Amino acid sequence: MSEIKQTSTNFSNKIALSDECPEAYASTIIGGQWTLVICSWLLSGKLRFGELKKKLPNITERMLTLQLRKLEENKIISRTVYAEVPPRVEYELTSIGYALKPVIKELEDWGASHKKLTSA
Amino acid sequence: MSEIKQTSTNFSNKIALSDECPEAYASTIIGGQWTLVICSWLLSGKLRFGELKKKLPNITERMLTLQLRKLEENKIISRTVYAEVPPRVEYELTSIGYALKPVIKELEDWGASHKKLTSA
DNA sequence: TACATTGCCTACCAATTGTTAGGTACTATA
DNA sequence: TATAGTACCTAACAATTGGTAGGCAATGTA
Repeated sequence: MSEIKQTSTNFSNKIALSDECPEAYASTIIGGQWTLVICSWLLSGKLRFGELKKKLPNITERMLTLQLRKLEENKIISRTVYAEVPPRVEYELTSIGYALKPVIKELEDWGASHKKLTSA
Repeated sequence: MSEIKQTSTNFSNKIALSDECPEAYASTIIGGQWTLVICSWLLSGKLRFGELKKKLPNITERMLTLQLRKLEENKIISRTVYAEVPPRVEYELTSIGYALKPVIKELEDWGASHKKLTSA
């Protein structure tokens, strides 16, 4: 997760795809390794940085920060900083973030049945 | 898309996540750049390699091959080879592949509304 | 004064994903 | 004989994504 080199072929391919296919567009936004898991935790209410960290197995602080930043950029979560010491920061889904709920649900259902199928 | 080094931390993180969260599991399977687009074309019926290629903007043959192989491995599509010259190969969704339909639909809807929101 | 707490940030490196540019096999047609 | 068509494959490389290990600031407590 660094920057995207806006001159690469990779980049223009993604743009072209996203232009034509909303589902490809969506997957560039929520396709990160941790993105959906973070969102699914946030579906049940706002959480602090440290709380999220505890809920996510093995995530490093760097990754969590990066993912949260990306989600914030994409208006999926909002970030509230309380000017206290030690600092407190709360993350919460925006309305378009909450709109992910059916997506996550379908994905969960499908994932579960696929898993059952292939482990049998 | 090469192999996955099964000793990496990346790898074990993905496993751990997939174990607990069906949605993370699902996204490792259908999270490729082209995966969903391919599936959404196949939702309307079987297609040949060359036909798929025409429908996907800018995809290289190598990428298409890799993605199709991955989908086949995951039992999402089936592959039928006709022993003709020149060769003919048809790809078709399996039943778990067709089960992706609602997922794709939700993703499309969400993608479309997110796009509208952010371009406004 | 030393240390803990919280939510980050930085530099660097490892792994994964995607692209470029070439090739193959086999047959049929020009 | 030269060329075209189909569905691939390979080596080498470029870009992106994820991980490791450290650091910082301000304040409260020991």
